[in-house]
Amino acid sequence: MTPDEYVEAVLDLVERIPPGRVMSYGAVADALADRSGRTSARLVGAIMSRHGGSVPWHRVVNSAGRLPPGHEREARARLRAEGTPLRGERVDMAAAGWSPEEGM
DNA sequence: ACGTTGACCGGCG
DNA sequence: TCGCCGGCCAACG
Repeated sequence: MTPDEYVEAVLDLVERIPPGRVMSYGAVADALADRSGRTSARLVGAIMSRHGGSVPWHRVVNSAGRLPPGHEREARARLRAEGTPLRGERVDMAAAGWSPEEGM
């Protein structure tokens, strides 16, 4: 799996996250944990930062449910609009957390 | 080649 | 939960 393909895989998965649900960077990394062993949440964060513009990036938050630095406003507005369970300034991970298995 | 920098994470106090 | 720390790994200067 080349770096480019990995980026594709990340974006594809993010596109499958249903409205109102979210995944953490680490969860995305784990879900894509494959034979090549790449499971870096930090790498997923970097990818979203650079290529997130084309996918529902607001549905990916950190493990504490905190929104991406610098984009809190935009993310909150979108999440609120699609009914994502929120607890103050963050996402209620227990209630909104989603995994690929659920969507099949 | 090398140090620094992140849209990160789990462990510990 | 918060803060600090060490591990993580590609991108950048």
